[in-house]
Amino acid sequence: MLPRMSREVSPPERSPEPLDALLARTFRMLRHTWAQHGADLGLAPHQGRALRIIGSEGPLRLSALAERLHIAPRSATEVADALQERGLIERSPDPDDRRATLVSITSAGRDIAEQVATARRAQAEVFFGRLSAQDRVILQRILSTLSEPGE
Amino acid sequence: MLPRMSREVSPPERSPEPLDALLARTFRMLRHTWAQHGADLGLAPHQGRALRIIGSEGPLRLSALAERLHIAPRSATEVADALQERGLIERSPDPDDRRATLVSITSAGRDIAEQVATARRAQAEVFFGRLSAQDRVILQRILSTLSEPGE
DNA sequence: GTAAATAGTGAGGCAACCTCACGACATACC
DNA sequence: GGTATGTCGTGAGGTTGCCTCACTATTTAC
Repeated sequence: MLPRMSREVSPPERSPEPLDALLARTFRMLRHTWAQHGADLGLAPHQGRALRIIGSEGPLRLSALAERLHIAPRSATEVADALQERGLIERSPDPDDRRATLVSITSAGRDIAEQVATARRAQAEVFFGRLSAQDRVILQRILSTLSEPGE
Repeated sequence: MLPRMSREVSPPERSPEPLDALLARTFRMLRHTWAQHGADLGLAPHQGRALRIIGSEGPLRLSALAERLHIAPRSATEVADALQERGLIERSPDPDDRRATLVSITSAGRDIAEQVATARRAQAEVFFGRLSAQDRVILQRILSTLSEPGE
């Protein structure tokens, strides 16, 4: 008997894909490569993000890190624990407030962060390289408009 | 050298945000509204996605659902459990293969899916409404190029 | 007719988040 | 001063969304 379930669901190519779905799909393709870069170096996505923040925004408090990562302070402790265990960041007491702890990047951490950033830039070059230079400028302008905090 | 000196006097030109970061930031803003729509109706993001797939791609096997969601078959069981418990989908035996189970959307499920879709369309209208009609066409073209599976 | 593959799921595990409670410290108020 | 109240990081323990492995029921291949 003929199985009536379709083997392959063909995407409806008649009507154009809505912009929001298209944006989502494009971003997922890009993010997939990011995860790959992180995984190559043994970093979970949020760890990579945390390392980047700590590296670029200097020593900062755990609470500040939590805020930048949009997670609860308690969860920032865990992210820092993982990074510290790998020797990528270090904790030090905040001289201005002895309750607080500052996290800062180590040289090993900066090295890893640099590798991730380099891989990412290279990948972005490939990814957006399919566009003409003019299209890249246009895309930059349009996305800037969209991501503005306007009402 | 120095072929043109037109733009020499400009405000401290901060380096423009890289395209990949900009794309990520834009998408996150959009996704945030999606999560809101889902949460308003008591749906986790992946539940909304599953419901949309089940609703649009007709009754399908759990294994097929897992494939569409990019999760393990075992995990699709859980997603289906949650949706079924809310009465949004239902399981039925596959007449062609008595090992298999088909999941299909209920009328309650379709109702919810419709609400989510409507809210999402409205939100997309607002979100992309800040662009001119021409820019929207251009964005559509550029994103289509980027998300093409081409190498 | 038996062997191997496949569909869904119970059992159990893991990772990344959460809330709540606590000790150490800072700040405000009298 | 002293005391009340707030804040910082974290231990304890829970939730969620995913995973692998093992198992039964069934289909498919030889």
